[in-house]
Amino acid sequence: MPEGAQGRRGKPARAPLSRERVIRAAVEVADAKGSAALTMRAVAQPLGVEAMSLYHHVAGREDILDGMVDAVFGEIELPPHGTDWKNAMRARAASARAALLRHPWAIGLMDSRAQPGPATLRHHDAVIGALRAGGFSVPMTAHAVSLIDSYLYGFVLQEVSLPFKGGTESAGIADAILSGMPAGAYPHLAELATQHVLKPGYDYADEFTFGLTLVLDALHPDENPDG
Amino acid sequence: MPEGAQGRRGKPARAPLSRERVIRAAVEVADAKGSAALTMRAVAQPLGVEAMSLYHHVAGREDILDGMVDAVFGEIELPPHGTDWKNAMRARAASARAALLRHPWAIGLMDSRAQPGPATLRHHDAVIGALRAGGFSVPMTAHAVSLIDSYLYGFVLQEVSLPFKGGTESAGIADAILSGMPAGAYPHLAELATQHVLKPGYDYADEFTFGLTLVLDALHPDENPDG
DNA sequence: ACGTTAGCCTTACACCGTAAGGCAGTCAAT
DNA sequence: ATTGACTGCCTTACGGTGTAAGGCTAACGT
Repeated sequence: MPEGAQGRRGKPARAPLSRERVIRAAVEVADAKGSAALTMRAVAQPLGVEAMSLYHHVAGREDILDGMVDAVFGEIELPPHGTDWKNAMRARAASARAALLRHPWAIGLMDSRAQPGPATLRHHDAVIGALRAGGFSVPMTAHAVSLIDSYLYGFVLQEVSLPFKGGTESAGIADAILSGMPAGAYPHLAELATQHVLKPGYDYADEFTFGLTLVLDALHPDENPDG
Repeated sequence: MPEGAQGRRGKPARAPLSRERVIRAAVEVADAKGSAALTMRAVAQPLGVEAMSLYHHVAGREDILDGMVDAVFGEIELPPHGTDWKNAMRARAASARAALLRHPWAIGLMDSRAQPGPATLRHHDAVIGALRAGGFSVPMTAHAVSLIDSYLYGFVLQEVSLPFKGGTESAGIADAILSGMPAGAYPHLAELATQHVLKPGYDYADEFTFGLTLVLDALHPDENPDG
């Protein structure tokens, strides 16, 4: 019996493919081996299938990438009801950042992918709804969404492209970069690095809360709840 | 005489290649045909050269991409001296955004490119220096740089991935997206779109100034200039 | 005159996305 | 029971990719 027998008469008979299964496999491949390794053949292999079989369930590689981005958005928890808009935004931002760090290839895929999927639309709708419920006017909601999302995506974009993950390893790597420079070429950068960033206890991830708090405290609803 | 004669005896003799010329050609190809079309052969062709010749001046494709990102940073004007830090940050952000929109592939290349080039380092050093000169302490400078850059990159990331460029064309496209949805599936999104974003006169680019002003006004130097 | 070197080219290879078509099992209607 | 369409996967093939290996020519130092 070759594998996972289920067929009536000695046939291999694996579980049938589907768009969802293809995309889930693609996400796993990208998580494990990086987005550069995401080839049709690499997606097909763990499914026990040849590359061309994928085309019966997805339109092509680009379609898989679209689906992957939407799958990541689907992992983000919607802003919770039952708290004020600020706490809802904070929870949403934390969940979004966690999802984007779980799948570091996602942020790089977000540009070049113009057509949002259903999970993405659902997500945006919920965020907008939370702000509207918090008393933001329609124009102010547009401002707030743009600002919060810009900060969120931009922070993660920088975070995933850091050569280190924070903690001890950062010292060695950043040290190597700094020491490879002409001495005194970048004095302010060197000051910031040696006197602050490379000190034990500094973790770039902590900057996220600072910036988010500052952004959220600067925003204010502009509609009277009784209006 | 085949082309650009300069050689002593009827030889083609084009101008010799260099890392800089290769990277400049790559930037032009990416600007003209998109980053997906950026192949070694496509870079070589306008230089009148075969693909393998590029390897005498760059380490490979990844090296070209590194160089391209650094070239874009080189186009960003450093924060000017002679004004307060806030105006300096505003000018820098505007110049950075302009450069990133001039080369829309750049923002997508920024992740996955861990090693910063000299122009990038120079740029960051100048930004840090402007904030320090404005009275920011070292830790507060780290906060400010993280916040401002996150907003800047995140905003441009969203801006370049918009399916439209703003203005009239946005209406048609976003309209098509909205009408393709199950009716009432995304009520808040629909409200925001129809009542605000799709109205004539709305331009997403205007959101940039709003968010940047809000961010900059929320930041404050925390060192006494006489300290 | 001669070896060295720089700069470009040719060839070749493994791998990529995907177009075209084949083939075995399943199911509906006859 | 036979047929025919359909589904789901596979095989083959094509043009394009990055790049390893090595060859050829012209200019230069001696």
